[in-house]
Amino acid sequence: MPDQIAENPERPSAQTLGEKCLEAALGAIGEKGVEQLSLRDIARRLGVSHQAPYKHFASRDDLLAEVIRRCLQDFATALQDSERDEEGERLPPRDAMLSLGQTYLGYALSKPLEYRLMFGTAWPSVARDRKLDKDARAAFDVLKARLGAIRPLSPAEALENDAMFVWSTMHGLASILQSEAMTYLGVEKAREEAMAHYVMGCVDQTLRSLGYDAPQPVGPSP
Amino acid sequence: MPDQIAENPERPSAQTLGEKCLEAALGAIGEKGVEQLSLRDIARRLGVSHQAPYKHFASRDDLLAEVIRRCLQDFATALQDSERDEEGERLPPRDAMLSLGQTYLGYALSKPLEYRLMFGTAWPSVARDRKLDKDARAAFDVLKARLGAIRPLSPAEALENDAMFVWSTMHGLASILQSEAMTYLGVEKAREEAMAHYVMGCVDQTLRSLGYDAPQPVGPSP
DNA sequence: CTCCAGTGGTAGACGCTGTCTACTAAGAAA
DNA sequence: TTTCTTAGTAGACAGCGTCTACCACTGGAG
Repeated sequence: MPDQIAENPERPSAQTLGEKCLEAALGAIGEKGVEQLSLRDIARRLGVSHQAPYKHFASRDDLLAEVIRRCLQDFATALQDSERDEEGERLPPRDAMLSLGQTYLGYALSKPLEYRLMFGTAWPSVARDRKLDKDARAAFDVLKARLGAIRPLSPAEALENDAMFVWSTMHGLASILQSEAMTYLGVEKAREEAMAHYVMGCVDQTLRSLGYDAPQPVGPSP
Repeated sequence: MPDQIAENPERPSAQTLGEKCLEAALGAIGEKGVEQLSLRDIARRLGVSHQAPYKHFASRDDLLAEVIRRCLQDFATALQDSERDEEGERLPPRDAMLSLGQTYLGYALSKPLEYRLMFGTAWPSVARDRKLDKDARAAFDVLKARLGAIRPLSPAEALENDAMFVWSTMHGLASILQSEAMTYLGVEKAREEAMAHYVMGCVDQTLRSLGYDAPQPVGPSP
Protein backbone atom coordinates (compact mmCIF):
# COMPACT_ATOMS: atom_id res chain seq x y z
CA MET A 1 0.00 0.00 0.00
CA PRO A 2 1.65 3.26 -1.13
CA ASP A 3 -0.47 5.80 0.72
CA GLN A 4 2.42 7.96 1.86
CA ILE A 5 4.15 8.66 -1.40
CA ALA A 6 4.70 12.11 -2.83
CA GLU A 7 6.35 13.43 0.29
CA ASN A 8 10.09 13.63 -0.25
CA PRO A 9 11.19 14.98 -3.63
CA GLU A 10 13.70 12.43 -4.79
CA ARG A 11 13.34 11.98 -8.52
CA PRO A 12 11.82 14.76 -10.59
CA SER A 13 9.56 12.81 -12.91
CA ALA A 14 8.36 10.27 -10.39
CA GLN A 15 6.70 12.82 -8.17
CA THR A 16 5.42 14.96 -10.96
CA LEU A 17 2.28 13.02 -11.71
CA GLY A 18 1.11 13.10 -8.09
CA GLU A 19 1.71 16.83 -8.01
CA LYS A 20 0.03 17.31 -11.36
CA CYS A 21 -2.95 15.39 -10.05
CA LEU A 22 -3.32 17.83 -7.17
CA GLU A 23 -3.19 20.80 -9.50
CA ALA A 24 -5.56 19.24 -11.99
CA ALA A 25 -7.94 18.31 -9.19
CA LEU A 26 -8.08 21.91 -7.98
CA GLY A 27 -8.77 23.03 -11.52
CA ALA A 28 -11.42 20.39 -12.08
CA ILE A 29 -13.15 21.28 -8.84
CA GLY A 30 -13.14 24.88 -9.95
CA GLU A 31 -14.80 24.01 -13.22
CA LYS A 32 -17.34 21.44 -12.20
CA GLY A 33 -17.55 21.52 -8.43
CA VAL A 34 -16.20 19.13 -5.86
CA GLU A 35 -19.15 16.79 -6.33
CA GLN A 36 -18.08 16.15 -9.89
CA LEU A 37 -14.45 15.50 -9.07
CA SER A 38 -13.50 12.25 -10.76
CA LEU A 39 -10.20 10.44 -10.81
CA ARG A 40 -10.84 9.30 -14.32
CA ASP A 41 -11.44 12.85 -15.42
CA ILE A 42 -8.14 14.13 -14.09
CA ALA A 43 -6.36 11.12 -15.56
CA ARG A 44 -7.88 12.11 -18.89
CA ARG A 45 -6.79 15.71 -18.42
CA LEU A 46 -3.24 14.58 -17.79
CA GLY A 47 -3.26 12.19 -20.71
CA VAL A 48 -2.54 9.09 -18.67
CA SER A 49 -4.46 5.92 -18.09
CA HIS A 50 -7.39 5.91 -15.72
CA GLN A 51 -5.36 3.90 -13.23
CA ALA A 52 -2.21 5.98 -13.13
CA PRO A 53 -3.40 8.30 -10.33
CA TYR A 54 -3.93 5.27 -8.11
CA LYS A 55 -0.19 4.86 -7.95
CA HIS A 56 -0.07 8.13 -6.06
CA PHE A 57 -3.37 8.21 -4.17
CA ALA A 58 -5.06 5.27 -2.57
CA SER A 59 -8.55 6.50 -3.45
CA ARG A 60 -10.53 9.41 -4.75
CA ASP A 61 -11.12 10.66 -1.20
CA ASP A 62 -7.43 10.37 -0.51
CA LEU A 63 -6.67 12.75 -3.34
CA LEU A 64 -9.39 15.09 -2.14
CA ALA A 65 -8.05 15.05 1.40
CA GLU A 66 -4.61 15.96 0.10
CA VAL A 67 -6.02 18.86 -1.89
CA ILE A 68 -7.76 20.12 1.23
CA ARG A 69 -4.56 19.83 3.22
CA ARG A 70 -2.71 22.03 0.74
CA CYS A 71 -5.46 24.60 1.02
CA LEU A 72 -5.36 24.55 4.80
CA GLN A 73 -1.61 25.06 4.82
CA ASP A 74 -1.83 27.86 2.29
CA PHE A 75 -4.60 29.48 4.31
CA ALA A 76 -2.73 29.25 7.62
CA THR A 77 0.34 30.74 5.97
CA ALA A 78 -1.68 33.65 4.62
CA LEU A 79 -3.12 34.31 8.07
CA GLN A 80 0.29 34.11 9.65
CA ASP A 81 1.80 36.47 7.09
CA SER A 82 -0.85 39.09 7.81
CA GLU A 83 1.09 39.95 10.94
CA ARG A 84 3.60 41.89 8.89
CA ASP A 85 3.14 44.79 6.50
CA GLU A 86 4.56 45.12 3.00
CA GLU A 87 8.00 45.98 4.31
CA GLY A 88 8.03 42.94 6.53
CA GLU A 89 7.63 45.00 9.66
CA ARG A 90 5.70 43.44 12.50
CA LEU A 91 2.43 45.29 13.06
CA PRO A 92 1.39 46.38 16.53
CA PRO A 93 -0.92 43.76 18.12
CA ARG A 94 -4.21 45.57 17.53
CA ASP A 95 -3.41 46.35 13.90
CA ALA A 96 -2.30 42.78 13.46
CA MET A 97 -5.70 41.65 14.66
CA LEU A 98 -7.52 43.89 12.19
CA SER A 99 -5.20 42.74 9.44
CA LEU A 100 -6.04 39.15 10.31
CA GLY A 101 -9.73 39.85 9.83
CA GLN A 102 -9.15 41.52 6.49
CA THR A 103 -6.96 38.67 5.36
CA TYR A 104 -9.44 36.05 6.47
CA LEU A 105 -12.30 37.62 4.57
CA GLY A 106 -10.13 38.49 1.61
CA TYR A 107 -8.98 34.92 1.34
CA ALA A 108 -12.51 33.58 1.48
CA LEU A 109 -13.59 35.99 -1.26
CA SER A 110 -10.58 35.78 -3.55
CA LYS A 111 -10.32 32.00 -3.28
CA PRO A 112 -13.92 30.93 -2.78
CA LEU A 113 -13.12 27.56 -4.22
CA GLU A 114 -10.46 26.78 -1.69
CA TYR A 115 -12.43 28.27 1.17
CA ARG A 116 -15.47 26.18 0.39
CA LEU A 117 -13.29 23.14 0.13
CA MET A 118 -11.85 23.71 3.60
CA PHE A 119 -14.91 24.86 5.49
CA GLY A 120 -17.94 24.46 3.30
CA THR A 121 -17.71 20.85 2.25
CA ALA A 122 -17.93 17.73 4.30
CA TRP A 123 -14.43 16.34 4.62
CA PRO A 124 -14.00 12.87 3.19
CA SER A 125 -13.94 10.18 5.83
CA VAL A 126 -10.25 9.51 5.31
CA ALA A 127 -9.50 13.05 6.50
CA ARG A 128 -9.32 11.71 10.04
CA ASP A 129 -6.67 9.17 9.20
CA ARG A 130 -4.73 11.69 7.21
CA LYS A 131 -4.65 13.97 10.26
CA LEU A 132 -6.14 16.96 8.51
CA ASP A 133 -7.22 18.30 11.88
CA LYS A 134 -3.64 19.20 12.68
CA ASP A 135 -3.53 21.54 9.69
CA ALA A 136 -6.89 23.06 10.55
CA ARG A 137 -5.82 23.73 14.10
CA ALA A 138 -2.85 25.73 12.87
CA ALA A 139 -5.20 28.33 11.42
CA PHE A 140 -7.19 28.66 14.63
CA ASP A 141 -4.00 28.93 16.65
CA VAL A 142 -2.99 31.98 14.64
CA LEU A 143 -6.20 33.68 15.73
CA LYS A 144 -5.71 32.78 19.38
CA ALA A 145 -2.13 33.98 19.29
CA ARG A 146 -3.17 37.25 17.67
CA LEU A 147 -5.68 37.92 20.44
CA GLY A 148 -3.17 36.83 23.05
CA ALA A 149 -0.69 39.39 21.76
CA ILE A 150 -3.12 42.15 22.64
CA ARG A 151 -3.95 40.83 26.07
CA PRO A 152 -1.03 38.70 27.18
CA LEU A 153 -2.41 38.53 30.70
CA SER A 154 -5.67 36.87 29.79
CA PRO A 155 -6.07 33.23 30.71
CA ALA A 156 -6.02 30.86 27.79
CA GLU A 157 -9.64 29.90 28.30
CA ALA A 158 -10.87 33.48 27.99
CA LEU A 159 -8.82 33.97 24.85
CA GLU A 160 -10.25 30.81 23.39
CA ASN A 161 -13.79 32.00 24.10
CA ASP A 162 -13.20 35.32 22.42
CA ALA A 163 -11.45 33.64 19.53
CA MET A 164 -14.48 31.45 19.06
CA PHE A 165 -16.71 34.50 18.85
CA VAL A 166 -14.49 36.15 16.27
CA TRP A 167 -14.13 32.98 14.28
CA SER A 168 -17.86 32.30 14.36
CA THR A 169 -18.71 35.68 12.94
CA MET A 170 -15.94 35.74 10.38
CA HIS A 171 -16.69 32.23 9.26
CA GLY A 172 -20.41 32.88 9.11
CA LEU A 173 -19.92 36.07 7.14
CA ALA A 174 -17.48 34.44 4.78
CA SER A 175 -19.80 31.51 4.24
CA ILE A 176 -22.69 33.78 3.49
CA LEU A 177 -20.67 35.97 1.13
CA GLN A 178 -19.18 33.16 -0.89
CA SER A 179 -22.40 31.26 -1.16
CA GLU A 180 -25.09 32.93 -3.21
CA ALA A 181 -27.03 33.55 -0.01
CA MET A 182 -26.90 37.33 -0.34
CA THR A 183 -28.17 37.08 -3.87
CA TYR A 184 -31.18 34.97 -3.12
CA LEU A 185 -31.93 37.06 -0.07
CA GLY A 186 -32.41 39.92 -2.48
CA VAL A 187 -29.39 41.98 -1.44
CA GLU A 188 -27.91 43.73 -4.43
CA LYS A 189 -24.21 43.21 -5.12
CA ALA A 190 -23.41 46.84 -4.38
CA ARG A 191 -24.59 46.57 -0.80
CA GLU A 192 -22.82 43.31 -0.10
CA GLU A 193 -19.48 44.92 0.50
CA ALA A 194 -20.96 47.58 2.72
CA MET A 195 -22.74 44.95 4.78
CA ALA A 196 -19.59 42.90 5.14
CA HIS A 197 -17.75 45.99 6.29
CA TYR A 198 -20.49 46.71 8.78
CA VAL A 199 -20.41 43.22 10.25
CA MET A 200 -16.65 43.39 10.68
CA GLY A 201 -17.14 46.72 12.42
CA CYS A 202 -19.49 45.00 14.85
CA VAL A 203 -16.84 42.45 15.70
CA ASP A 204 -14.29 45.17 16.21
CA GLN A 205 -16.60 47.06 18.49
CA THR A 206 -17.36 43.96 20.52
CA LEU A 207 -13.71 43.16 20.94
CA ARG A 208 -13.14 46.71 22.11
CA SER A 209 -15.84 46.38 24.74
CA LEU A 210 -14.29 43.09 25.81
CA GLY A 211 -11.08 44.89 26.66
CA TYR A 212 -9.10 44.40 23.48
CA ASP A 213 -8.96 48.14 23.09
CA ALA A 214 -5.38 49.12 23.54
CA PRO A 215 -2.39 46.84 23.65
CA GLN A 216 -1.93 45.72 27.22
CA PRO A 217 1.78 45.49 27.97
CA VAL A 218 3.06 42.70 30.13
CA GLY A 219 2.75 43.85 33.72
CA PRO A 220 5.78 44.37 35.94
CA SER A 221 4.64 42.02 38.71
CA PRO A 222 4.93 38.24 38.33
CA MET B 1 -42.49 16.69 -18.24
CA PRO B 2 -44.14 16.07 -14.85
CA ASP B 3 -41.95 18.29 -12.69
CA GLN B 4 -44.73 19.83 -10.69
CA ILE B 5 -46.53 16.77 -9.39
CA ALA B 6 -47.00 15.95 -5.74
CA GLU B 7 -48.49 19.29 -4.89
CA ASN B 8 -52.25 18.95 -4.48
CA PRO B 9 -53.42 15.91 -2.52
CA GLU B 10 -56.06 14.41 -4.78
CA ARG B 11 -55.82 10.66 -4.63
CA PRO B 12 -54.30 8.96 -1.62
CA SER B 13 -52.22 6.27 -3.25
CA ALA B 14 -51.02 8.28 -6.20
CA GLN B 15 -49.17 10.83 -4.12
CA THR B 16 -47.89 8.39 -1.58
CA LEU B 17 -44.80 7.26 -3.44
CA GLY B 18 -43.55 10.79 -3.99
CA GLU B 19 -44.04 11.52 -0.31
CA LYS B 20 -42.43 8.25 0.69
CA CYS B 21 -39.45 9.14 -1.49
CA LEU B 22 -38.94 12.38 0.40
CA GLU B 23 -39.07 10.60 3.74
CA ALA B 24 -36.79 7.82 2.59
CA ALA B 25 -34.36 10.35 1.13
CA LEU B 26 -34.10 12.15 4.44
CA GLY B 27 -33.48 8.84 6.15
CA ALA B 28 -30.92 7.77 3.60
CA ILE B 29 -29.07 11.06 3.87
CA GLY B 30 -29.02 10.59 7.62
CA GLU B 31 -27.46 7.19 7.27
CA LYS B 32 -24.95 7.67 4.50
CA GLY B 33 -24.67 11.38 3.93
CA VAL B 34 -26.01 13.54 1.16
CA GLU B 35 -23.15 12.59 -1.16
CA GLN B 36 -24.32 8.99 -1.14
CA LEU B 37 -27.95 9.81 -1.84
CA SER B 38 -29.01 7.62 -4.72
CA LEU B 39 -32.36 7.36 -6.41
CA ARG B 40 -31.83 3.68 -6.97
CA ASP B 41 -31.16 3.18 -3.30
CA ILE B 42 -34.39 4.80 -2.17
CA ALA B 43 -36.29 2.90 -4.86
CA ARG B 44 -34.83 -0.25 -3.37
CA ARG B 45 -35.80 0.84 0.14
CA LEU B 46 -39.37 1.37 -0.99
CA GLY B 47 -39.46 -1.92 -2.86
CA VAL B 48 -40.21 -0.41 -6.25
CA SER B 49 -38.35 -0.41 -9.52
CA HIS B 50 -35.37 1.85 -10.02
CA GLN B 51 -37.42 4.00 -12.37
CA ALA B 52 -40.51 4.54 -10.23
CA PRO B 53 -39.19 7.67 -8.45
CA TYR B 54 -38.70 9.31 -11.83
CA LYS B 55 -42.46 9.48 -12.17
CA HIS B 56 -42.44 11.92 -9.26
CA PHE B 57 -39.12 13.69 -9.59
CA ALA B 58 -37.47 14.71 -12.81
CA SER B 59 -33.99 13.98 -11.52
CA ARG B 60 -31.96 13.13 -8.49
CA ASP B 61 -31.24 16.81 -7.86
CA ASP B 62 -34.91 17.55 -8.17
CA LEU B 63 -35.67 15.20 -5.32
CA LEU B 64 -32.85 16.70 -3.28
CA ALA B 65 -34.11 20.21 -3.90
CA GLU B 66 -37.55 19.20 -2.71
CA VAL B 67 -36.11 17.70 0.47
CA ILE B 68 -34.24 20.93 1.12
CA ARG B 69 -37.40 22.93 0.57
CA ARG B 70 -39.25 20.94 3.21
CA CYS B 71 -36.40 21.58 5.62
CA LEU B 72 -36.41 25.30 4.91
CA GLN B 73 -40.13 25.53 5.50
CA ASP B 74 -39.89 23.54 8.71
CA PHE B 75 -37.02 25.73 9.86
CA ALA B 76 -38.80 29.00 9.10
CA THR B 77 -41.86 27.76 10.95
CA ALA B 78 -39.79 26.87 13.99
CA LEU B 79 -38.23 30.33 13.99
CA GLN B 80 -41.60 31.98 13.60
CA ASP B 81 -43.10 29.94 16.43
CA SER B 82 -40.35 31.02 18.79
CA GLU B 83 -42.18 34.32 19.12
CA ARG B 84 -44.68 32.74 21.50
CA ASP B 85 -44.19 30.90 24.77
CA GLU B 86 -45.67 27.55 25.77
CA GLU B 87 -49.04 29.10 26.48
CA GLY B 88 -49.12 30.74 23.08
CA GLU B 89 -48.60 34.18 24.53
CA ARG B 90 -46.63 36.64 22.41
CA LEU B 91 -43.29 37.41 24.05
CA PRO B 92 -42.12 41.00 24.46
CA PRO B 93 -39.86 42.01 21.55
CA ARG B 94 -36.52 41.64 23.34
CA ASP B 95 -37.40 38.24 24.78
CA ALA B 96 -38.64 37.21 21.38
CA MET B 97 -35.24 38.07 19.96
CA LEU B 98 -33.42 35.99 22.54
CA SER B 99 -35.85 33.16 21.99
CA LEU B 100 -35.09 33.33 18.28
CA GLY B 101 -31.39 32.87 18.95
CA GLN B 102 -32.01 29.89 21.21
CA THR B 103 -34.33 28.35 18.67
CA TYR B 104 -31.89 28.88 15.82
CA LEU B 105 -29.04 27.20 17.62
CA GLY B 106 -31.27 24.51 19.08
CA TYR B 107 -32.55 23.65 15.64
CA ALA B 108 -29.06 23.43 14.20
CA LEU B 109 -27.96 21.12 17.01
CA SER B 110 -31.04 18.94 17.30
CA LYS B 111 -31.42 18.54 13.54
CA PRO B 112 -27.85 18.71 12.28
CA LEU B 113 -28.79 16.72 9.25
CA GLU B 114 -31.42 19.16 8.11
CA TYR B 115 -29.31 22.17 9.02
CA ARG B 116 -26.38 20.94 7.02
CA LEU B 117 -28.65 20.22 4.13
CA MET B 118 -29.98 23.75 4.12
CA PHE B 119 -26.84 25.74 4.84
CA GLY B 120 -23.88 23.40 4.75
CA THR B 121 -24.24 21.77 1.37
CA ALA B 122 -24.07 23.26 -2.07
CA TRP B 123 -27.60 23.41 -3.39
CA PRO B 124 -28.19 21.43 -6.55
CA SER B 125 -28.28 23.57 -9.64
CA VAL B 126 -32.00 23.04 -10.11
CA ALA B 127 -32.62 24.85 -6.81
CA ARG B 128 -32.72 28.09 -8.76
CA ASP B 129 -35.47 26.88 -11.05
CA ARG B 130 -37.39 25.44 -8.16
CA LYS B 131 -37.35 28.84 -6.44
CA LEU B 132 -35.79 27.59 -3.24
CA ASP B 133 -34.59 31.11 -2.55
CA LYS B 134 -38.12 32.15 -1.69
CA ASP B 135 -38.21 29.65 1.13
CA ALA B 136 -34.78 30.65 2.37
CA ARG B 137 -35.74 34.30 2.42
CA ALA B 138 -38.66 33.55 4.71
CA ALA B 139 -36.26 32.51 7.46
CA PHE B 140 -34.18 35.66 7.13
CA ASP B 141 -37.30 37.79 7.13
CA VAL B 142 -38.27 36.40 10.53
CA LEU B 143 -34.98 37.68 11.92
CA LYS B 144 -35.40 41.12 10.38
CA ALA B 145 -38.93 41.36 11.68
CA ARG B 146 -37.83 40.34 15.15
CA LEU B 147 -35.22 43.09 15.24
CA GLY B 148 -37.70 45.54 13.77
CA ALA B 149 -40.12 44.82 16.59
CA ILE B 150 -37.58 46.09 19.08
CA ARG B 151 -36.71 49.21 17.14
CA PRO B 152 -39.68 50.01 14.93
CA LEU B 153 -38.20 53.40 14.08
CA SER B 154 -35.01 52.09 12.52
CA PRO B 155 -34.71 52.34 8.77
CA ALA B 156 -34.92 49.03 6.95
CA GLU B 157 -31.32 49.25 5.84
CA ALA B 158 -29.98 49.56 9.37
CA LEU B 159 -32.10 46.62 10.47
CA GLU B 160 -30.79 44.56 7.60
CA ASN B 161 -27.21 45.35 8.54
CA ASP B 162 -27.75 44.33 12.12
CA ALA B 163 -29.63 41.24 11.04
CA MET B 164 -26.68 40.28 8.88
CA PHE B 165 -24.34 40.55 11.86
CA VAL B 166 -26.60 38.39 14.02
CA TRP B 167 -27.11 35.89 11.27
CA SER B 168 -23.39 35.70 10.47
CA THR B 169 -22.48 34.88 14.03
CA MET B 170 -25.32 32.48 14.63
CA HIS B 171 -24.72 30.72 11.35
CA GLY B 172 -20.98 30.54 11.92
CA LEU B 173 -21.42 29.21 15.42
CA ALA B 174 -23.99 26.67 14.31
CA SER B 175 -21.78 25.54 11.44
CA ILE B 176 -18.84 25.11 13.74
CA LEU B 177 -20.84 23.25 16.37
CA GLN B 178 -22.48 20.81 14.03
CA SER B 179 -19.33 20.07 12.11
CA GLU B 180 -16.64 18.28 14.04
CA ALA B 181 -14.62 21.48 14.02
CA MET B 182 -14.62 21.85 17.81
CA THR B 183 -13.45 18.28 18.16
CA TYR B 184 -10.51 18.56 15.85
CA LEU B 185 -9.59 21.90 17.34
CA GLY B 186 -9.09 20.02 20.58
CA VAL B 187 -12.00 21.50 22.50
CA GLU B 188 -13.51 18.93 24.80
CA LYS B 189 -17.23 18.27 24.52
CA ALA B 190 -17.91 19.68 27.97
CA ARG B 191 -16.61 23.12 27.04
CA GLU B 192 -18.48 23.28 23.74
CA GLU B 193 -21.76 24.26 25.32
CA ALA B 194 -20.13 26.88 27.50
CA MET B 195 -18.38 28.39 24.50
CA ALA B 196 -21.59 28.48 22.49
CA HIS B 197 -23.29 30.23 25.37
CA TYR B 198 -20.46 32.72 25.57
CA VAL B 199 -20.62 33.53 21.88
CA MET B 200 -24.35 34.12 22.06
CA GLY B 201 -23.71 36.40 25.01
CA CYS B 202 -21.34 38.41 22.83
CA VAL B 203 -24.05 38.88 20.23
CA ASP B 204 -26.50 39.95 22.89
CA GLN B 205 -24.07 42.45 24.28
CA THR B 206 -23.33 43.87 20.86
CA LEU B 207 -27.01 44.26 20.10
CA ARG B 208 -27.44 46.07 23.39
CA SER B 209 -24.67 48.49 22.51
CA LEU B 210 -26.31 49.01 19.14
CA GLY B 211 -29.42 50.27 20.83
CA TYR B 212 -31.51 47.13 20.98
CA ASP B 213 -31.55 47.45 24.72
CA ALA B 214 -35.10 48.19 25.71
CA PRO B 215 -38.17 47.99 23.53
CA GLN B 216 -38.56 51.31 21.80
CA PRO B 217 -42.25 52.18 21.54
CA VAL B 218 -43.53 53.80 18.42
CA GLY B 219 -42.99 57.50 18.78
CA PRO B 220 -45.84 60.01 18.84
CA SER B 221 -44.55 62.12 15.95
CA PRO B 222 -44.92 60.97 12.29
C1' DC C 1 -69.65 0.28 -25.42
C1' DT C 2 -65.58 1.72 -27.52
C1' DC C 3 -61.63 4.47 -27.99
C1' DC C 4 -58.05 7.09 -26.34
C1' DA C 5 -55.14 9.92 -23.71
C1' DG C 6 -52.90 10.33 -19.33
C1' DT C 7 -50.85 8.37 -15.19
C1' DG C 8 -47.78 5.29 -12.51
C1' DG C 9 -45.44 1.49 -12.80
C1' DT C 10 -41.72 -2.02 -15.03
C1' DA C 11 -37.46 -3.43 -17.69
C1' DG C 12 -33.45 -2.73 -20.57
C1' DA C 13 -29.63 -0.20 -22.23
C1' DC C 14 -25.91 3.44 -22.31
C1' DG C 15 -22.10 5.77 -20.55
C1' DC C 16 -20.23 7.34 -16.56
C1' DT C 17 -17.97 6.36 -12.05
C1' DG C 18 -14.59 4.03 -8.29
C1' DT C 19 -11.91 0.26 -7.58
C1' DC C 20 -10.00 -4.60 -7.89
C1' DT C 21 -6.80 -7.51 -10.36
C1' DA C 22 -3.44 -8.69 -13.61
C1' DC C 23 0.20 -7.39 -16.66
C1' DT C 24 4.47 -4.74 -18.47
C1' DA C 25 8.65 -1.89 -18.78
C1' DA C 26 12.37 0.36 -16.41
C1' DG C 27 15.64 0.74 -13.04
C1' DA C 28 18.16 -0.53 -8.63
C1' DA C 29 20.08 -4.06 -5.80
C1' DA C 30 21.65 -8.60 -4.88
C1' DT D 1 22.27 -12.33 -14.09
C1' DT D 2 18.42 -12.43 -11.32
C1' DT D 3 15.15 -10.34 -8.45
C1' DC D 4 12.38 -6.62 -6.34
C1' DT D 5 10.25 -2.24 -6.50
C1' DT D 6 8.09 1.44 -8.92
C1' DA D 7 5.04 3.65 -12.25
C1' DG D 8 2.58 2.93 -15.69
C1' DT D 9 -1.14 0.14 -18.79
C1' DA D 10 -5.50 -2.58 -19.66
C1' DG D 11 -9.60 -5.22 -18.48
C1' DA D 12 -13.41 -6.26 -15.68
C1' DC D 13 -17.17 -5.48 -12.28
C1' DA D 14 -20.83 -3.31 -9.80
C1' DG D 15 -23.24 0.86 -8.90
C1' DC D 16 -24.93 5.18 -10.46
C1' DG D 17 -28.20 8.67 -13.29
C1' DT D 18 -30.92 8.81 -17.03
C1' DC D 19 -32.97 7.82 -21.76
C1' DT D 20 -36.28 4.97 -24.12
C1' DA D 21 -39.68 1.63 -24.66
C1' DC D 22 -43.34 -1.02 -22.89
C1' DC D 23 -47.49 -2.29 -19.91
C1' DA D 24 -51.68 -1.74 -16.79
C1' DC D 25 -55.03 0.98 -15.20
C1' DT D 26 -58.01 4.87 -14.94
C1' DG D 27 -61.64 8.21 -16.57
C1' DG D 28 -64.09 10.60 -19.85
C1' DA D 29 -65.69 11.66 -24.95
C1' DG D 30 -67.60 9.90 -28.87
